[in-house]
Amino acid sequence: MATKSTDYNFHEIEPHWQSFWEENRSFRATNESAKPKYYVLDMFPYPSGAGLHIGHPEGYTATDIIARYKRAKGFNVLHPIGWDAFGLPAEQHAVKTGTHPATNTAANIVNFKRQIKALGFSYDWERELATTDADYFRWTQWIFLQLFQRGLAYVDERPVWWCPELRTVLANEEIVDGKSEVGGFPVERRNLRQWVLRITAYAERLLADLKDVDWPESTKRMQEAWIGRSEGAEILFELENKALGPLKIFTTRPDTLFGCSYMVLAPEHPLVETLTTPDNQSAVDAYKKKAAAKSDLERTDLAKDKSGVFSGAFAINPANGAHVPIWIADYVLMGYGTGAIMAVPAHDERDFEFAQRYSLPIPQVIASPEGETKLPYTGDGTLINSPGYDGMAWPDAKKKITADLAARDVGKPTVNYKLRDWLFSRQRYWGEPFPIVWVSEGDYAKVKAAGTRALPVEAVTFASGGQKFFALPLPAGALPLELPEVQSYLPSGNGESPLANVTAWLEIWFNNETGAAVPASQPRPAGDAWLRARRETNTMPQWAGSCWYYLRFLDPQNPGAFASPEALKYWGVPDLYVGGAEHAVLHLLYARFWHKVLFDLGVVPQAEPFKKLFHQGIILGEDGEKMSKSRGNVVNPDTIIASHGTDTLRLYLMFLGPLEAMKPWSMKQIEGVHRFLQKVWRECIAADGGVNAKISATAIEPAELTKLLHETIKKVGDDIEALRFNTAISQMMIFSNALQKTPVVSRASMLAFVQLLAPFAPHLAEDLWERLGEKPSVQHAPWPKFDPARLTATELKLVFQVDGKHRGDQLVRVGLTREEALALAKANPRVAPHFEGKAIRRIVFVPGKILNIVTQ
RNA sequence: GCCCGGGUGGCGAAAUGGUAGACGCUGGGGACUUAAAAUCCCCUGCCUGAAAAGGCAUGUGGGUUCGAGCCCCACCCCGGGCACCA
Repeated sequence: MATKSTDYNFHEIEPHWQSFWEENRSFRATNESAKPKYYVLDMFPYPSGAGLHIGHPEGYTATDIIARYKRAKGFNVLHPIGWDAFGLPAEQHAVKTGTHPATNTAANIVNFKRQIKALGFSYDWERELATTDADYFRWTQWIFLQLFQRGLAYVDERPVWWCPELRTVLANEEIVDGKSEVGGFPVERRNLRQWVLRITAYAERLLADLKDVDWPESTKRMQEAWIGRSEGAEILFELENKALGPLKIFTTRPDTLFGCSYMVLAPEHPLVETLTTPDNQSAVDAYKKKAAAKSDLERTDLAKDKSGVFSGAFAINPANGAHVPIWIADYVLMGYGTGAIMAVPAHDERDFEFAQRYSLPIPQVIASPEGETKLPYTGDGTLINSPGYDGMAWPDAKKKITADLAARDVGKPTVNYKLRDWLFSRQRYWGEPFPIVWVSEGDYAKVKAAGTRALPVEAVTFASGGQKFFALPLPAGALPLELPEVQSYLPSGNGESPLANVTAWLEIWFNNETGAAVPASQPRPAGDAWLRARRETNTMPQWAGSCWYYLRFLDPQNPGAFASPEALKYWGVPDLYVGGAEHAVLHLLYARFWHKVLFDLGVVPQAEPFKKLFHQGIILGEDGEKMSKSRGNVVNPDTIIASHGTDTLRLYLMFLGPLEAMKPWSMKQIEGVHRFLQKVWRECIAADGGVNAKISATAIEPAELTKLLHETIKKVGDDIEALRFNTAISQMMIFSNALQKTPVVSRASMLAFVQLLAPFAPHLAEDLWERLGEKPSVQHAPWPKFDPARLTATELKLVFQVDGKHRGDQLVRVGLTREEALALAKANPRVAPHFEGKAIRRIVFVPGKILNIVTQ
């Protein structure tokens, strides 16, 4: 039943239809359907305490329009939503208040859900999930175990960013300008035991497969740059002290080998200690100490001011036997390549700067084609001063020299990536626990010998207190491994998570066959399967849950698998994925990595998770600045829904400008959009609440109106497909303006128009649809078709130009010839004077468009 | 420094190489009304002009073309990303 109001009462209409959809389960997607499928996905939100931001409904409205449009086009549409619910804010709140983060998270979800429901999105709520649900994260843990068993997860003691204020470790990407991204607190280096995922093993494929996805170019470029592939060679330099073994360096320019005048080791390079001569020991030690104390910010800031220290040692250039000094400098990073370089100051800006500062020789080995060369020279050229290679173009020399070194066994072609392995653990409470226990070498050997467990080829171990521990996975049947209750959510402060304080959970007798556990304080249960074990205390980062949620939506209640093979086959991956550009690298790269691992396991049928990706733009405050509490320019969706209704909000968000553009909010403009909806209401509904008298089933409406309707059907459909919602709305406004001027309109035309509006303003459309005499719901009606024959006009406007300038125009019949057009131009009093008496040099005639008379 | 976007009226913006400014907002004038709101109609890039009309206009300067907001070159400004990765 439609509402009874006589005017456009969105306060009544919107909740009414929202309940209707809920009661009728209108947007449920079934996994059994003969229809073609369409999967449209939003980046699921983190349910923060602050509630929905206006940026959420922007992207969500866009996907909702697509979802509703595709349903009308006959697709079985999957449009789900869930909650990326693990996260630092809930944990910090727990630390402050002592309440369990789950309590706070649940309350935030309730609020988010209320807000999202008020927006009228056509989500299939029966597929709702949260990454914090045990039924969900058991599969996050399961996927982790697959990575573990394939040797893609390992443990490493490594320097990580520790934030004393947050009492936690942060990933590189969580640090901005040397401070924590959350809160802006200072960070420092600490060595801690970490889980690391071997994403670098997939670097090549993550790079290569970018060509197969329909993503914004800028995002692809960002991922390319992040992966940072470069081709070069590893070259071995003999040291003067041959006992120390060769020094291995990486270079992308082996062709400049003859220009090497010194070597540089990163301060953390293992050879620094052994090759430094006694005379230089104290200077080197001092330098190492200074470099270690520098934060990333300082290292970057000091980039223009290179520093280093001479080690006293010399290396021998394998090309010409030259003895070159070895320096220690922090402009060389231990984390990339081999942590050592050959310096070629004549052809590398950084080496040049360093050589100048320390008065090192700068021999030139590449000549520019112009002859005269200003150093450093990094452009194209040919080799000089390189006996045996002089005159060769540098790319050829690069290949030749690399091959020659390889033949002598002192070098080989190598590819390096900037991409580092993914630091995957956090010393926090509120995250997925690792399904791993640590056991002794002896127990591990027994388990391995039994051959009943899937273990990595190379055992994952770590050493502590003179003892070596071995990582043993929980059996899949023991998942999920849930978080224990804790006394305090405060991190232990020594770098371990609060879980380290829960002794009964931590120190256990572990049943290797079932995964069962008994506190170690109790007697060891009977049976060979019971081992003494200590649980892993790290938890997973927030990225883990968002790496694969798009797959769980396919089959969210499945108790036996993360999704059934049938569901994976039917739904596949999202056809469209919409979310913010801030996830261009991390989330989207991590998810691609996991997906490829699942693909290699044979459990998902395609190599890429997100075929088509789109980023919605940021909405600025009315003052044109970024929305923020401190500026007081934040727009709350609840407020707008109360004052104008969600149909107006949705329409306005889409009318603002191109979806991908950054654009300012405007309260004035929203009035215009609201007026449009009121106008549509008035064109359908009379003042008494009945159907507008100008609408009738038998009405013969003006032909231009019918033509405009067909144009509108075409444009709105095309624009929705291309995510150009702003111009689709413009076109509907043009049609409504025409409606208002027409004395009569056929019921069929009005219904078609209501259908076009339905994806944008679904509540209003449902009400009008029923009031016009149709059965709900409008979404079940097939999308209107346009008749191409109706689009062709009999008359067109022909523009006359003289020398490219617009001088007049005239309605002409279709199919006018060049001669007829010229005759019209000559007869046109506005046009003719501009070329009369001049020699016509050329006539350009584009039928139906333009006649250009060129006289010069 | 490098890599991406983007610069169009008073404002948000439209424009397969073919009438620049659709649509919306704002502003002005008018109709309806006792009045107001709402609604409807007309005007609204800049300059000259009473008007008709003409000239100038898409960040700047060049170029290609019968014709450029759109293509090419150089530069300026704004936004985003990366930043000693050898």
